[in-house]
Amino acid sequence: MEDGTSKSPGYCCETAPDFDVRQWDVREGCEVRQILDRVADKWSLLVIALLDCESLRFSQLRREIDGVSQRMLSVTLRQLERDGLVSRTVHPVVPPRVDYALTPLGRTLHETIKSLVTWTETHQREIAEARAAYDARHEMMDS
Amino acid sequence: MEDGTSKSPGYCCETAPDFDVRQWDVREGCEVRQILDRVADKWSLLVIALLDCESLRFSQLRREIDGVSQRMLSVTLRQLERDGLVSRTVHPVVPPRVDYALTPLGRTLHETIKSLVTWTETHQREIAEARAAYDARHEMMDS
DNA sequence: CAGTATCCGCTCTGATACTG
DNA sequence: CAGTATCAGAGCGGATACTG
Repeated sequence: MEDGTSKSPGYCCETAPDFDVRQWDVREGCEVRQILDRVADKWSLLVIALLDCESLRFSQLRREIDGVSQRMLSVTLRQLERDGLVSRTVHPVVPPRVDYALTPLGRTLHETIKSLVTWTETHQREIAEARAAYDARHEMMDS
Repeated sequence: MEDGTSKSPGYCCETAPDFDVRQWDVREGCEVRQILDRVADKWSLLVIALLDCESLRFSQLRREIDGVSQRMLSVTLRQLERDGLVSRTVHPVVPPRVDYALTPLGRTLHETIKSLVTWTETHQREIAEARAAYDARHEMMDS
C-alpha cells in the first residue's frame, strides 16, 4: 500500500496530518462517501475478501458466502466490476463458465479489507464481552 | 472456525497465511459476520473515523456527518457503545452535555477504518474512471 | 442540548420463475 | 451454469413531535 500513512498511529490532533478526517465531512453523495458505501457494503466486503489471489466462479462464490442470494451476488459483482475492482471473464463453453477475480486496483483494496476482517476476528471476544456487560448493565436499569 | 484441516490444494496464495479467508465462510449471523456488518456500517464508519483522538458532542457529530438524521446517529452511537468501541460521558450540567470518544478498543479499529478511508481518497479517481469506462462500454451495447 | 417515540415511505432483499 | 425479470415483504431510515 503506497499511501503515505506508513508512519504509525501518529496522525492525531497535533501531528500535521497528510489527511484530515474533518475534511471529508463532505456532502452526502460525494465521491468518497459513495465509494465508502460501496466498499463497506456487506456483500462487497465478503466478495473482495474471498477473491484473494485466485479467481472464483459465480457458483463458487455463492457457496462460499453463506446467506447471499443469487440476485444480491449478481448485483454486487456487477457493481464491483463497474468500479474496476473485480474483473469478469466469460469462457465460451457449455455450460457457461464465468470467472471473477480482483483487478490490480481491487488487490490494493483487498489488503485493507483483509485487515478489517482480521481485526474483527481478533477482537470478537472483546466485543462479545462488551455487549454482555452493556446488556447486563441495562437490564439492571430496567428493573 | 478452528478447523485445521487443509482443504482443496493450491487454493490460495503460497505464503502460509496467518489467516485464511476460507475459514470464515461461516454461518450467517455468526459472530464475525455480525461484527463485520456493524463495523462496515455506513454511519459507524464515519463516526469512528471522526472520533480520532478527541471526543465530540452529539451535536458536533451530527454537524460533521452530513446527511445523518438525529435518529440514526443516536442508534449508531448506542450500538457502538454497546460494542465497547465508543464511550459515552454525560456531564451533569444544564444544558446537558454528552461527550463521545473512542475506547482503547475503538482506537485499534480506528487505524483500520482510517486506512479504508485513505484508500478511498487515494483511488477515487481510478474508480470514477472505471465507472465511466464501464458505462460507456455498456451504453454502446444498449444501442 | 440530547435525546426518545411514533409513524410511515421507500429501498433493499429474498423467493420464484424464466432465459441463453 | 450463470444469470435476468418480476413481485412481495421486512426493515432501514427519515420526518416529526415530544421529554428530561
